Amino acid sequence: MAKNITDPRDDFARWYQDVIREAELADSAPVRGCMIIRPYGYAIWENIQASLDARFKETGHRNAYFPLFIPESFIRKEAQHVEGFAPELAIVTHGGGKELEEPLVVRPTSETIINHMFSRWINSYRDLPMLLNQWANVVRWEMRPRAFLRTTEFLWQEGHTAHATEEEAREETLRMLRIYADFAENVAAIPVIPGKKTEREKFAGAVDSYTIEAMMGNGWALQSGTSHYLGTNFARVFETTFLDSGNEQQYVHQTSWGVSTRLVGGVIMVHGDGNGLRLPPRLAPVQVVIIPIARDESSRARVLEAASALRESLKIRGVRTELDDSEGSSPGYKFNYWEVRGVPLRLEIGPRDLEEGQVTASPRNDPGREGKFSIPLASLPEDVPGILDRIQSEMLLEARRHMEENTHTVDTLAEFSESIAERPGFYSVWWDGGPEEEEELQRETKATVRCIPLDQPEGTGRCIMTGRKTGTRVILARAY
RNA sequence: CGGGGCGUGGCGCAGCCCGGUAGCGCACCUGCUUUGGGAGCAGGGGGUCGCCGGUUCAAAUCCGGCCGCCCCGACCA
Repeated sequence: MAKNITDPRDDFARWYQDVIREAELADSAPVRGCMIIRPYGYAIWENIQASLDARFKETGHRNAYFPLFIPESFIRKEAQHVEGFAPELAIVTHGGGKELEEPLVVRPTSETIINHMFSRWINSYRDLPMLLNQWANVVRWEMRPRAFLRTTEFLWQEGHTAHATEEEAREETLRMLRIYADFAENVAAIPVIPGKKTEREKFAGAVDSYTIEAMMGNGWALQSGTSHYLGTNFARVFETTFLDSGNEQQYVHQTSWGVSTRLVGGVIMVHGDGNGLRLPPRLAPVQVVIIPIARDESSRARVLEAASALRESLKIRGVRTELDDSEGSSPGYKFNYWEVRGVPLRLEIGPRDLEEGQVTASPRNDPGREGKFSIPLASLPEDVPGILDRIQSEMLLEARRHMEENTHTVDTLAEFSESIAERPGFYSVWWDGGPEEEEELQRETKATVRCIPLDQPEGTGRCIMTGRKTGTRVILARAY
């Protein structure tokens, strides 16, 4: 076990904080609930952004930016929306040394102000669909913050679209959910369960909310992305209408969807181990680190020369490579330093390797001496991308195995209650309950309905709460 | 907001019970020797002990109040 990092099996929450500190991902801020994202942590977020942004653009969305401040009256317009967000709003009452005539809400999300603008921009069916996204910060006052997972201010992207028909908007909602799922699995190497939220768990103001739920290392669930079909709820209160081809005024059908810096927390908790962070190559700010090892001055020069030549040949191939030629710390120290930071592949190059015409490779997902192997210098630049791909898919497989091994099927509340206490994980159960049953379930077991998976099995059974016959299965779990 | 814990160099802690003017490990700086899994030795810098008040010749230590942070619960991406 690495120095300064708690064994995750002993205390997962403490381990999580240790990793964030030791890998220099974030630091606490002077204001409670806020956090400083440090350069290394921010670089991970930038890779998430780049990858998602490309997917948004490919599907026809454009980026825009809407203001941080929203007139308080906007938030009040949609009844469910106010009710959902009222307790967590930050409100500005003074500006320029004077009390404001109307208080300004620091955006918790932007549906209202975006609808305000949509109603001006959308006139005809020819203006639709309107497909926008913004990368922004939002504020939701938090009772109990956790780094990355739940902070008062956080960074996210929020997509907002308007469509002529319900069918089109519903397609968009699911299209974006699939994009999130694809990103989670293929870039972040996090397997997810896409599904629909229950009435109790859905976004305030939405008709239907969808989610991708991921399982963390301790068996808890993390809502890792959401996509909402908003119907005409906001269009009605903001008069977002268009003239259809039959010259009739219609309300637009809308969607909104988002992922946040919470994903960084998910990456930590899905992949991290007792030695610190582990990053999937496609998200890693540094994919390969080269550690030169020199015994004396003469070998030092040769080793450094070979190491920097290696770095250049990898960089040319688009591999994000760092050469740690800092002096004053031993190779062993550097091994650990970069391991804690989760760099997927380390290449060690020393006099012995040079004589053999090779380097020693150590993949982060198979740490220690046992996982090391040699790569001939001659073929190394061509080999590395393949090795990174292999690490990427191994990490996804490992995470998927963890999720599957900790997903259980139970048929009764008693069985569930007993089982989740001992083995936290996902539990698939028959369900026909409403909000009251969900509350009761949470009171008794601390678990919540994470989602109604899109992928439903055949057959029917009896709801674990009501005993009624149903064809619907849901996933229950403890959640962050 | 309820329950529990903690505030002492940058980080982690000891000292507090039994008052006497602050110490350890890591990190940091300098020099030499080192370098294949967190190097060694020598020297060095850095803290008005969370804040305010009280008791006392004397407070990190005792007393009162306040503030903050962390963990566990209710709200949430």
